[in-house]
Amino acid sequence: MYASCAVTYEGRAKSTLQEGNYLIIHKTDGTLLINGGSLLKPLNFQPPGAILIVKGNTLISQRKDETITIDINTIYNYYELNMWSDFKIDITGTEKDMVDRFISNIKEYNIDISKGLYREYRTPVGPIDILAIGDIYTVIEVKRRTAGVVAYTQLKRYCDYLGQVGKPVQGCMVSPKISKSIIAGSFRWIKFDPMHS
Amino acid sequence: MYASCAVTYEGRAKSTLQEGNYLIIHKTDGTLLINGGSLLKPLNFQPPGAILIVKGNTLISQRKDETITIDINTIYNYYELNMWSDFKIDITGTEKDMVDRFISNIKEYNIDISKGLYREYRTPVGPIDILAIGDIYTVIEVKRRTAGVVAYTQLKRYCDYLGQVGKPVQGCMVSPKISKSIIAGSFRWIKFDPMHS
DNA sequence: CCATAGATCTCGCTG
DNA sequence: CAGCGAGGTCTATGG
Repeated sequence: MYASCAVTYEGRAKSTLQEGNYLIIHKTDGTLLINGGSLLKPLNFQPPGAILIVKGNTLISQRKDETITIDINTIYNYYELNMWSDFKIDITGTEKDMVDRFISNIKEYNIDISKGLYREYRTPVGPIDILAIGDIYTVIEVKRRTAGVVAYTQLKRYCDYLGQVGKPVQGCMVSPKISKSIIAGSFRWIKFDPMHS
Repeated sequence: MYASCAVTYEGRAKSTLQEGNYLIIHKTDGTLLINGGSLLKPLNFQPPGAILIVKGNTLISQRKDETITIDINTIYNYYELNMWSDFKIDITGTEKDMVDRFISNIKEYNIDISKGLYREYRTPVGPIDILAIGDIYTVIEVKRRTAGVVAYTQLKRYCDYLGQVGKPVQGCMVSPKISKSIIAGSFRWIKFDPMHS
């Protein structure tokens, strides 16, 4: 539906949107989207599970303690979309794919895996992307984008945990780029692109 | 536009979407959205700045090294939306608002600010939400949601920096909740809700 | 349900 | 432009 309307939201936060022409989308799972004329993100939204109520010129979408109220002035276009598909998109080049490819090429990087190689190795402080065990433990954190301070602290946290448990440990960041601020960190960096090797 | 189509994407990653009925939105800033019948997020998208080209039954959206190709089979609905508004939404209850409110109530929490109170205090390891200086330095990190391990490492990073610079320092987390795993952390936690006090 | 982390994250801000 | 952090993040996954 394309309409001139004003929108208010109250729930986790509170928001108001002045009257204007917006595109309103309501999906069968309750999802509600209010799109403005620019930017990727909707101005306002309701995640799946919301229930839409029509009261005169007002639309109310409710979900748990969250409410969107749309006061409609003029409806320009209205459409019911039938048979709306719900297929899943198939994506390659994700971090998971990077991990796959890095593991299958791991021998190129002189990492000792003589005593084991684990994926998503669970620790109390989170899962390690790749854990290679040999004479020392190599903790490998894979990032599909520039590795910044958050990636570094994540890697460090895993290393610190293994260190506390008494293991000799080395950190290794695998990413296409690395931010300047963490170059001085005490870990090895392997440049690795998310798409073709 | 509502149409039966198949979509491929190649750029930062690569994806394919089988033919189905999807809602395609093109905004004036180049943004392209391909929405399926459920979930909030679009199946495929192109951020602002993309350029749309029509070639017969194919739509091509290009942006830097990223390309979306839409092969259209059947168009069910097509609309040009005129005068699409681009107002900004006004939100309250953000982290920034929490910081405002916490500072104006800070005397309730027995924090020593006798030698200064700073907001967004810049350090080489990132900006500190609130830095209170008295006999000791109190680093305050505000989160509008449950504070988890990432929030904790963020707070710890700021504290460690000030410690390295030789300051006596104490960490303080301000959030509505805190995850069990970090309760044992060496910081003070103040329960504080994002909306009303 | 909680907790963690990825995302083609997006978006805004600061240097 | 890089880098960092918020987001009503959403979404998937594992315990």
